[in-house]
Amino acid sequence: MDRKDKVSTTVIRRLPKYHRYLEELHEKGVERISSNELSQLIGFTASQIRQDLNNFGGFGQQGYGYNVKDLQNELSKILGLNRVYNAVVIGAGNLGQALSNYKGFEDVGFKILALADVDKEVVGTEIHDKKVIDFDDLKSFIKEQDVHIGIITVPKEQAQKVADTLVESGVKGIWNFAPVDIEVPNHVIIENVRLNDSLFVLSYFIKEEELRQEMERRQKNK
Amino acid sequence: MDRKDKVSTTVIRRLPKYHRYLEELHEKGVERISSNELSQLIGFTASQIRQDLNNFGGFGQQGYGYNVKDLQNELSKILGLNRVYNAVVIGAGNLGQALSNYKGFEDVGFKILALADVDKEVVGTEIHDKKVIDFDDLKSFIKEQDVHIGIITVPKEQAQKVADTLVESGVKGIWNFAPVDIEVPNHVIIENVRLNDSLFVLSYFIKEEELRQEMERRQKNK
DNA sequence: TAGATTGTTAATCGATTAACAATC
DNA sequence: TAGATTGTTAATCGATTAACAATC
Repeated sequence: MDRKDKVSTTVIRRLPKYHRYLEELHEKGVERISSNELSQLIGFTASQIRQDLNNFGGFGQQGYGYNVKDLQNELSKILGLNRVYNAVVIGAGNLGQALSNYKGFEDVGFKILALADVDKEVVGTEIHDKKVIDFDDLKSFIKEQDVHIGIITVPKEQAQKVADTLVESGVKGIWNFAPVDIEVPNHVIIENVRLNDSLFVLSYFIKEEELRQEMERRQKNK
Repeated sequence: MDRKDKVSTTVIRRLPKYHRYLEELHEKGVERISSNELSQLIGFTASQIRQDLNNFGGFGQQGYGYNVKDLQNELSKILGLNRVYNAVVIGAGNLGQALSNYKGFEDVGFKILALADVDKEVVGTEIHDKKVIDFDDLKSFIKEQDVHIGIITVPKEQAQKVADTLVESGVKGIWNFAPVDIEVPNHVIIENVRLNDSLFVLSYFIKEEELRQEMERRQKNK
C-alpha cells in the first residue's frame, strides 16, 4: 500500500468539496489547475490542498499542476464512488419520501431500491415509483437485494431498533437522519445528518451577529 | 461582556450535542451531573466538556457538578433558541416540502411561514397548510412578515440568485441545501447542509472498511 | 471538615501553514 | 535551459488532554 496508515477524518471531510470543484472545472473544460489556482476557487490554502492530496498519492506534476480530469477521477475512486450502492429508506414520512425521490443521489451511484415502514396504510403502495415494503420484511429484502446502505428517517424513538435490524441484515453503512446517537458495531459505518444541530448553529451565529450589530450601534452613539 | 473574544466554531458545533443530551437528562428527571458522568454519556472527555462550557461562563459548582436544568437553559440562550425565528422555504420540491412539514423545527422555535417557487403550477396552492407564494413576491413577503431565515432547496443553478434575493430582502441567515457555495455579505449568516458530501463520506468509510476486511481475510489465509 | 468536582493553567497532540529542494 | 509548481520537511498555530489549586 502506498497509502499512509490512516488519513484523518478532518481531511476526508474535505474531499467531497475537492470532488465537487474539480467536477465543475472539468465540465467547464478546464484541463489543468495548480494548487494555487484551486486555492483561490475553493478557499483552502494551496499548501493544505497539496498536503491533503498527498495523503493519497502524488497526483500532480512539478511545473504543471494537476490534471483536472485525472484528479477528479482519483478522488472518485478514493471516495468509493466508482461503483453503485443499493440503499433502502426506512421511514416513509416526508423526509424519507423526499430523499427517495431525489435524483441527485442516483446520479452519483446511490440507488434507492425501496422504502420501508411499519404503517400498514402505506405498506404496499408506491411512492415515486418506489415500493413501500413492510418493515417486517426489511431483513429479507436487504439480503435478497444486496442492499448496502440503510437510510434512517424514522422518529428518534425508533431509530436504534431500526439500526439493529439493519445491522442484523448485514448492511455496510447507515445514513442516519434521526436526531439520536445510534450504537452499531465497528464494522458498520454510520454517518449522521444532524439537521437540528445545523439549524442551532445557524441560530447561534445569527444571535452573535445581532449582538455584534447592537454593539456597533452603541459604539457609534457614544 | 463576560464572554471571551470569540469562541471557535469547533466548540460551537459541539454545543447542539450538549443541548440534546442535557434535554434528555432533564426529561429523565436527572437534576445534576458531573463533567465525568456527562463524558461517559456524550463521548467527549470531561476535560473538554469543562473547557467548552467555560467559554461561556462558569456554569458548574465545585464539588457538585452542573445543574442539568440550568445548564440546558444556558445552552438554549447561548444557541439563541430562546426566541422564535420566522423562515421561508424557497423551492417547493420534495425536500422543501419535507422540511416545511417537519414538526420538529417548529418545536424548537423555527416557524416556516410559507414556501416560494417559480413554478406557476404550484404557486397559490397549499402544501401541508402552508401557502406556496410566487418567487416574485418573496421580497415583499419577507419584509412584511419579518422573515429571519431563508431555506434554500432549489437546484444548484438557481441557488445563488435565490440567495441574492434573500439578502436584498434582509434575511439574517440562510440555511442552504443546494450543493454549491453561495456568496453572501458578511452580516448574513450561511449554514450549509451538504447531503451529497455526507453521503460521499459514508461511501469513503464503507470502502475503507471493505478494504480492511479484505486485508484481514488475506492475512488469515497466509 | 473531608470529599468531590469545578475552573484554569500547563503540556501534549494534531492540523495548518510556510518554506524550499526536487523535478517536470 | 529557465520557470513553474509540486511533494515534503520544518515551523507555527490551535485544539485537546492532563493536572491541580481553588472552592463548594
